[in-house]
Amino acid sequence: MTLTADQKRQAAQTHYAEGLGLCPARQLLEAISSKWVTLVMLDLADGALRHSELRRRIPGASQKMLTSTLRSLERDGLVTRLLTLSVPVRTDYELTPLGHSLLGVIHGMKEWADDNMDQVEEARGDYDSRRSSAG
Amino acid sequence: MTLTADQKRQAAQTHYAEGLGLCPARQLLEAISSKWVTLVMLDLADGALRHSELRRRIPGASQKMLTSTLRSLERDGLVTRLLTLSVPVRTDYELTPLGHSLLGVIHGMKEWADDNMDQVEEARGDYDSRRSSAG
DNA sequence: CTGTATCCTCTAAGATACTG
DNA sequence: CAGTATCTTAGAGGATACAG
Repeated sequence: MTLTADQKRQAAQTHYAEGLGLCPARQLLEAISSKWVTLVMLDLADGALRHSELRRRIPGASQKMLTSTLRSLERDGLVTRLLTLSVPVRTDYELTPLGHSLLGVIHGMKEWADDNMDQVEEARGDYDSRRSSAG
Repeated sequence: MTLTADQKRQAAQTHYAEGLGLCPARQLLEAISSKWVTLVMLDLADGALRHSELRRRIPGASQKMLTSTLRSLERDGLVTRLLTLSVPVRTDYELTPLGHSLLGVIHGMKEWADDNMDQVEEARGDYDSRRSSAG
C-alpha cells in the first residue's frame, strides 16, 4: 500500500517523538518537573527525614502524591528508603550522592528563577495587555 | 459552622498549593517542562530561524504545538517574533537576552543529564527487577 | 505511622481541517 | 508560509476509604 503525504509525515513525527523520549535531558526534565519532586529534594537536602516529617513540611501534597513522589525518586536512585519495623512503622528517606548532585542543578534553576521570573511576569503582563486592548 | 479535621487539612493543602503556583522556581519549571520548549530554544541558540526552518529541525512537533510553544515563549519574553508581510508571509523567531540567559540553565540540566542519566537508568532497572522477582 | 486501591477531574498534547 | 479552530485522548494529580 502507498502512504499519503500526511501519513508519511505523521509516521516521521511519531518516530522522532519516540526518540525524543529516550533523550537524557528530556527524561531528566520529566523526572523533576513532576509537581512535588523538587520540594521533597530540597527538604531532604539537610539530611534524612521521616515520611510524617515530610508531610508536615509539604502540607500541599496529599499522602498519595507524597508516597508516589518518593517511590519514583527511590526508583531513580535519587533517594534511599529505610524501613524500620517497629510499632508503629517508621520510614526514613535520604538523598543518595546522585540525588545530592542533582540538587546542584535544581539550585541553579531556583537561582535563575529568583533573579529573572519577575521579568517574565512583566513580559506576560505586557503581552496580555497588548492582546486585550487595541493590540 | 465547624469544620471536620479532614476539611481543615484539605483547606490548608489548597492554600499551600495556590501559594506554590506563585513560586518563581515552580513557574520556571512549568514553563520549560512543556514538551517542545527546550528543543526550540536550543535550535534558536545560534541565531534567528523561520517558522518553517524550526519545523524542519523539529519534525516531531506538530504545527499546532510548534506555534503554541513559540507563542508562550514570546509571551514570556524569551523569544521575539518578527513578521514580514510579503507573499508568502515570513516570520522569524529569535531569542531575547533573557532567553539567552535561560539557555545557561538549560545547558546545565543537559550536562547533568548526559553525565548521570545512565546511572538513573541503571537504578530503574535494578528497582524494577527487584520488584518483579523474589523482591 | 505508612502505604495501597479506587474513582474522578482537568488539561497538555495530538489529529484534522480550514483561512489569509 | 504561517496560523487558527475544533475534537479527542492519555495521564497527572487529587479525594476518599481502607489495611498492615
